[in-house]
Amino acid sequence: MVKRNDYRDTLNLPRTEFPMRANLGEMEPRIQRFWEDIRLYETVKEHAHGRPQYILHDGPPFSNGDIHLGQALNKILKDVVVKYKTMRGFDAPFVPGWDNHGLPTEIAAIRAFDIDRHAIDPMELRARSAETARRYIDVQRDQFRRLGVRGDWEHPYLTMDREYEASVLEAFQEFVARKCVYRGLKPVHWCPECETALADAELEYKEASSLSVYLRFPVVSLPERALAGVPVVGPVSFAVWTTTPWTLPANVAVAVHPKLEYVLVRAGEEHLVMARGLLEETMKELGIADCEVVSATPGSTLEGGKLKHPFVDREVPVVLAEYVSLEQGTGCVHTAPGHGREDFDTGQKYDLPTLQPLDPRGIFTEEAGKFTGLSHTDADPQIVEELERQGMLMKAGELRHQYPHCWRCDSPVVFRATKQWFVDLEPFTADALEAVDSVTWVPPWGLPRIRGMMEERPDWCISRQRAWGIPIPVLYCEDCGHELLAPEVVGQAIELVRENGADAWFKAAVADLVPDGTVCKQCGSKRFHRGEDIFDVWFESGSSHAAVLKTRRGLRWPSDLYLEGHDQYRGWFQLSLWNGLISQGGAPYRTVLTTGFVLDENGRKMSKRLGNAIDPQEVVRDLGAEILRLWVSYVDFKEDMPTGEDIFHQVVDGYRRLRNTLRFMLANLYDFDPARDAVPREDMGEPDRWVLHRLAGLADRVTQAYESFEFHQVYHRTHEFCAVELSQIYLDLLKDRLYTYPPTSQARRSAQTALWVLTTTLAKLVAPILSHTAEEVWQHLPEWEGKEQTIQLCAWPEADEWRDRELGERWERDIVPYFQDADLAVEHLREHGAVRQPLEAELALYCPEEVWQRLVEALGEDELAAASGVSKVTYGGEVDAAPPDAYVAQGDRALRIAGRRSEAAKCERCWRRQESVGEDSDHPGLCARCVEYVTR
RNA sequence: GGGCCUCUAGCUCAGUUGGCUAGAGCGCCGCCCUGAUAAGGCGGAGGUGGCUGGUUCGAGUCCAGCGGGGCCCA
Repeated sequence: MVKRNDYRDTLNLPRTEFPMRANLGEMEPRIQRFWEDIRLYETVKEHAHGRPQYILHDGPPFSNGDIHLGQALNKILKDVVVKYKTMRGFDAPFVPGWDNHGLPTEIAAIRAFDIDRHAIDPMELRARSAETARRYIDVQRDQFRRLGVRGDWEHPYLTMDREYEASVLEAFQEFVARKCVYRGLKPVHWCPECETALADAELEYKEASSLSVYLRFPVVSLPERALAGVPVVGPVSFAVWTTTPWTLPANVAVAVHPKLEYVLVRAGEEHLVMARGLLEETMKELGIADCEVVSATPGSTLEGGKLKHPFVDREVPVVLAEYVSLEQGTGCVHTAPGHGREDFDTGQKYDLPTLQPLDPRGIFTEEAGKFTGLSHTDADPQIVEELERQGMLMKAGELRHQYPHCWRCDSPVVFRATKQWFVDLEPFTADALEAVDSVTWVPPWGLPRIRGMMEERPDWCISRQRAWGIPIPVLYCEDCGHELLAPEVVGQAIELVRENGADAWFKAAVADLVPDGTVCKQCGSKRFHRGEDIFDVWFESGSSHAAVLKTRRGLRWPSDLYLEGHDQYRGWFQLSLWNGLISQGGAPYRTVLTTGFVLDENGRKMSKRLGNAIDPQEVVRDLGAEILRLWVSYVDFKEDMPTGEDIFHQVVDGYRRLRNTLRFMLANLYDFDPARDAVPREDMGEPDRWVLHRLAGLADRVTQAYESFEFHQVYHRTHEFCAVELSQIYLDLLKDRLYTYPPTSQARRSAQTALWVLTTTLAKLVAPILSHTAEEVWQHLPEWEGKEQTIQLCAWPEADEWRDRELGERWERDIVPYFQDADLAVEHLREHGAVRQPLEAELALYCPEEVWQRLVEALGEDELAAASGVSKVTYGGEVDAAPPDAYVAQGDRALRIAGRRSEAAKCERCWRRQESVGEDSDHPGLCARCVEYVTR
């Protein structure tokens, strides 16, 4: 035993300080401190100075809470892109940003400070909101940094910075100059809880329960050509269906489709009018069996008919509308211009009044008569009762359907006609579509998707009735109330805001907001008051391209890349594009890359309510940022991404394989200095050249994967390479050479040369993703002349020089399959109990002599045994000479392998069984080869 | 209800322009090693390719419909 230990000391066993267990919770912060110490962001920036730029423009998250998994994913992906591009030789700055204004933060502030928002002074609320925003900027900044995201964290862009605010107003000024901004009374989505208008992008559609009510609109008169000459006994009514009875007080018409056929139906004692296509379904719903069609007529003939409102003393006309459909209801559509977009259009066409009996809180005003003072939700059942009392109710049921809810407070929204500021986008649509076509959309289906959205987009409501935001710089005439929207007013506001921030608009004396000589265009008055509305936050974030890219040194407009979740086709991508087009004349990005959504392990959406949301901070704490980073490279982020404990555990396993492979190689480089010891390529052994040839292939595929944003390919290819090419094949056959050969022998140095190339190349290939681990590897590599201070300053690895197609093809054809056969032959022996472990075995190959020759030439007889995992491999002869129980190679390979237990003694040093063991009297336990090495 | 996306072994992914017995890694089971050791090696068991039709000599790969999931919208 003593002797054996002596020989152990003559081996070159792996050594390294690189720990097997990562202990990421400790290692990552240490690496991050190192990056801070060397001022990594600035260092990289200086390094990249003068190179071609690659600008990824960050979409700003709301500064209203901890970051969630989707945001962690998003920033990591951006980090991967930026780091990759940097290594590829670009100057790729990353300026992170935050969206500070708007409801998300205002609500966070109201909650945090327990504010009664009706009692608080708006300026105070603004101050509190700003405070909340600042707090969460700090929180999120720390959280993003903890993920290892490299960026200009000391100088992020904030939408509440004065400069930024001024830029938003400058964009607005362009809009005004292009004359596309107007004020109008229109039904908009309105949140009664938040008491503000909402943009399309601020709605969430969710399953909700509504009433489903069938009611009567009694006929007062119908045009002659409709139902002419039909003898009718008893009352006649239009059958109408609605899910929002509370909108009935605002009803001013019933719409029918001009081209659909309508029927007069006798139903028991009365007669009803409805679309023929919905007759059967409606009768079933109403439970009426006793009915017959009396006559039929096209909808167009009904136009001009007069109906009686079911409970208000009001006569309402029958009108025509193309949007009436046979999907649901009766084909006779209740029309309230104050409560629906289409209804409003119809109202305009027929010059109907826009009744709007709902106040900002969703409470009925006096206009609603007997329902005054009720909230619209409370009114629903009372209106049904009223219908019942009036004998106008036919059926009241329930319906579950998708209904829009406020994105912030989760309440169901209503349509409410109010005076708001709009942008008319129609004049720009053609240009916008052209701009969209010139952008690269990844994945490609993004193009038709955003096109479809932009083609059908209604006017953009940009005003909000809240405190926390940038004011819309408009004035209203004190005398006649007419609005004054003028470039000079905006211009003056820009200077004011640039100097003092957006608060200044609200604080300044009105006189300071009114340019000299301004008079009301309607009444000539010179007295004005300021507008209190603020901008839709999407107008703010949609201006970021100009506010950031055009004002910061080192950036450029347009950007190369926007990278966000695919919900942003509707949001940031689209609104940035309109904004860019109108204010700058083009799209603010060249490529748009979208990600899927994070789902739970069952493929369900994550939500706080379902309790299946994963907190990235928890993942970082329990598993490490590297695991989160590797996860974004484990799944295909362009699709929806399932997540969960199981999946993270698999990522952890994958991480271990990568880490240990790197560690093993590192551990065999402890005495290697590439400048001194590297073996020239032509002197390297075939296995070493083969593995580097394979590495070149890997580098190609990985590079291609980065270029096409297929980061999951980076992980899967690299992982497979580590597991198969390295662990199973190359590193296994290398051990004998690395451990037992003389340290400075060319054979060992050749192996180390390969290991050095492999380690440095692999570390660089994964550096954009596994930034901490790659850095850790880098720091553990021996020093050499010209070694970069950090791996993040390294150039992208070039492995082309190692490509050797002839050798590669020969190995794939002749050599690699043999390894599998050798393994199976040994397994064959083990199954029969001849040996327990491979080194107890020796193999005899039966094959055409040229096959044998190829193996020997590729590997050498010595390494052939090592590569086979056994003590000895010999040539037995032609295939037909093989013993009957020999293993038969797979496929049609002309190879049989006879294995047997070696009779030779085990060399104490190299553990191979060799006949030569015992020949040397000084070292009776060693084989001849080991004797030679030991005594050399 | 509409538009778009998606559905390959328990899990994450590969599968050129339709063509041999559908692959990999992980996980799982069995064995080996103890000189990568809270590692490593070998072997094995796992797939009616969401479902149903169709085009074709032949479809995971093309077409239609249905279903599950997701995003967006009404």
